[in-house]
Amino acid sequence: MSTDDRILAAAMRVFEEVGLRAATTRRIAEEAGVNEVTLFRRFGSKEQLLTEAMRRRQASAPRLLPEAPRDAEAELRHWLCVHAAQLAQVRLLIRSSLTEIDAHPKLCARAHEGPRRIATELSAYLERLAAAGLCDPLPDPAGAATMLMGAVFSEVVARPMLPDGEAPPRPEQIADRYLPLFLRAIGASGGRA
Amino acid sequence: MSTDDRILAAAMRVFEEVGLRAATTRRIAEEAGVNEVTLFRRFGSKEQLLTEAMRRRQASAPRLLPEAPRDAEAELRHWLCVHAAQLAQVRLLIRSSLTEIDAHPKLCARAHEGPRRIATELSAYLERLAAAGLCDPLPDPAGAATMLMGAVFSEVVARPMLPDGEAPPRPEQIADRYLPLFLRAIGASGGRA
DNA sequence: CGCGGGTGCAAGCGGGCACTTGCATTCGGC
DNA sequence: GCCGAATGCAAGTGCCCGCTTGCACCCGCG
Repeated sequence: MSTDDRILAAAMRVFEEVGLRAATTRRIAEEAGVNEVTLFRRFGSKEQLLTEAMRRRQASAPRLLPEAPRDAEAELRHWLCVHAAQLAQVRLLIRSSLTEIDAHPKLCARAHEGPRRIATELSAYLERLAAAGLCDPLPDPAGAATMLMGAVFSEVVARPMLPDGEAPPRPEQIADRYLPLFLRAIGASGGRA
Repeated sequence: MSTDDRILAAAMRVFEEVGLRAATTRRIAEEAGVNEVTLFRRFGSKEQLLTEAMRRRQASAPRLLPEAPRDAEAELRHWLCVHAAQLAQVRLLIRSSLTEIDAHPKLCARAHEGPRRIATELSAYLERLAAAGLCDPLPDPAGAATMLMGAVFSEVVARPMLPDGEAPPRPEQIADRYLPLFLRAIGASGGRA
């Protein structure tokens, strides 16, 4: 593992753990087992380092929703679980990327690419669902996508703002909680409550 | 208007505008037309000052949802509009209170009280709605409440993470977008899409 | 062998921040 | 008119941060 690789991996790790601002160059260097100066010699600045680290991370992103929908409930459940788990891993990164937009616009824009792409994919999937007759026609698929993502987002990222405090829910709990509601909202529900 | 009042008002204004960290004591003092030293002489520390400012703010909080539900759509629409507008006003405060939890736990806890209380009230209202037969029975009213709040939250606070960027939507747009979906989710919908 | 690139190390710079200190000024109540 | 409380003002302290500098070292390659 090259020096650069170790630095980038450590940067991403620390970044996820504590957010943008608290991810100091000293701490990243320590985590990478490298002198702080080396960071700047190889990446120029903290911003460039983190940008590069995020670029690498986002290179690998799997497709979760099938091109031809068959079982809305099962497919959305899988999507919810994976997405919730991923989001939980980067929640501090997401939080800080919302506060530091002015200070690091490009970096935060990159941080938002992931969620944006996920929302777009979900929206497209919902359109396919409606086209296939697996749910009611959706006048605003993007709105429906936002509502489902918003639920996950609230549970994971905005947890401390919700009643019953801090306990981070498991992905399956999130699916159990919001999938029935969502399926009824888009008219893809099997039964009634 | 006393010196303390001017300072507290300025603190709240700046706090809302730029968030916790960027609300420096220098800036608050300038905004209040007061010397920076006066802040510390009267409130001891930045944290105490902001805590007191938030305490005053949250003292006045109106009830939005009626005790005896009559028209779910109209009542929830009103709630959505008011709540979305309020949340938009404090979005930077909310954002930073999610990042700075470790640095200022008490202060952030206080910042979260508002949204928490709102979620609890909404949840209770939904239970009343179900009890009155105005919607289907809700096995998890708190979950439904979170989903609706999550939608507003996403639109207002997490806007940069959504597709189609930064444009802050008007409260009525948010209501138009999510109310039909939500009403169908809880089985309170009048018509079909 | 010598050279040069990559790295470590110690120190420091400049800036921003919360917060302090010492002193001058104003102003209202006795 | 005088005292004391509230405030202004200038300067400074200590901390942390991103980032720089100068110098030593190690190591592979010609």
